[in-house]
Amino acid sequence: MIDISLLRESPEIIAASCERRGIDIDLETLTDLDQRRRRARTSAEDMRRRQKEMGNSISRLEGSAREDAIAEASQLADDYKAALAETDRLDQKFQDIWITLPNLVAESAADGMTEEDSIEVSRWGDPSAPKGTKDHLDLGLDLGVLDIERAARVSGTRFGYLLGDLARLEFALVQFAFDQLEPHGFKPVVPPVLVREEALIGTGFFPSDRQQVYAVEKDDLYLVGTSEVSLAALHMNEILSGEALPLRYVGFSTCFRREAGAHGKDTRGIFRVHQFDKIEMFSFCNPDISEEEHDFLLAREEDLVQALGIPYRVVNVAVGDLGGSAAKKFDIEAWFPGQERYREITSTSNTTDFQARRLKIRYRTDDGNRLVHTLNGTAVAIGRWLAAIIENHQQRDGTISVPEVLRPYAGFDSIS
RNA sequence: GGAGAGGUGGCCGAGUGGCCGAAGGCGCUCGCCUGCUAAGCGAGUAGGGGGUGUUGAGCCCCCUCGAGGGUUCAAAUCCCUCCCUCUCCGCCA
Repeated sequence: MIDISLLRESPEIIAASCERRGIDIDLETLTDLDQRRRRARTSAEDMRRRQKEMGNSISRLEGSAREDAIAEASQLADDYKAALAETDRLDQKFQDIWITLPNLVAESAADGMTEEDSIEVSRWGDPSAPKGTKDHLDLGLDLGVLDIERAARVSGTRFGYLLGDLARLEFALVQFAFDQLEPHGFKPVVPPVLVREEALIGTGFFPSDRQQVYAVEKDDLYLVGTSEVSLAALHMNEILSGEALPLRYVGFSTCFRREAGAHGKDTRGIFRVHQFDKIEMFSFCNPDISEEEHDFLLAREEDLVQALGIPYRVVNVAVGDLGGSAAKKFDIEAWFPGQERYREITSTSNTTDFQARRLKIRYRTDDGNRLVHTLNGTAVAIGRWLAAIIENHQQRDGTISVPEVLRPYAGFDSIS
């Protein structure tokens, strides 16, 4: 949610941002609605004030004067109730639209509507020296560490079994990532994956991306598509102390995604599945330094990918391809020899005050409370990272060489 | 799943219909005092919204005592629904 004072003072900023995102927005209707609801509120509150004054005088009155006062106060109470109902109606009408507006995009976010419009920021590693060109599915099947067919029988398409050394490697990655990030001030956390609707509204996934989320209707709970949801909501309705910032967390959780509308896309292997585990960084920070914090998260992601020896490039994601809550987003795209192209394996977003406003997360300053900025970034998306490791570290004989840094955690040097 | 208790400001804790957004204490901030520290004295210390405006100075008003409804001229106080916490029993990874 963006700041309502912007609508009143500089609507052209909202208009410009929406135009860059390529979405239509009727600001005049919104402005008109806003003015009407405020007028309605002012007049309702005035009735309320008069009613209270009258009511307070009653305790000091007696006899017929008291009867008259009660009658008058009763009338005022009825008027107020009606006026308040109208105000609430207008508020709701306004809010229903306002909550669908995406965050303002950052000046420095790349222009354009699609993935192709993203701007490459940097490259690392050499993708041109493959030791083999099988993709992760073939390698995984040959080595007996991946099973998709049986997963399909059990759960349907877009599920997989990680077996043996590959299952071990997941936990090696988790331990490795925690060890890398904790010294940087990230507190490890295992968050809930079932959350209430307010956490999803608060993080901006609802109402817009409702169809991507698994719902457990019987209990009014939802399976998170990323632990960003439960990490952001960790401090909802709180006022943090200024000294505590930045407050950094690294969460490990399973993620559930319906992948609605992705039919036929990335159907091989475990590249795009309904369920995967992910280690996610999350930061609550001072709004003045959120750009630096964003760079910081990206740097941590690069540390991890580099440590694993996976060639990659960093892209500044085009505004049209941004989530509604993000002002700016960097993706790391790893080289996948099996696909012979770069594919997204991390994503870090600066959501500025968009989620903080919805979740009511503020911090204390000497002159009042201000909204924090929130940022999220993938540390390790296990499934895709395993795929990237397998493909980039495959040997000519079909075995996988485990990256040096993971060996102490995994307890083996290769998968064969 | 069954039975009971309870949710008040940063924290503890009073308050069962009428100037209560709320006693008292702790904590914190500022000032005074004390040759350090401790103690003491005084003042301040919730959040959101609306109006006005020299636009975050001030002033005025409204809302919020877990959330939402209701009763009443008037609700932290009475009623209903929901959420959460705790205790006991049952069940269970």
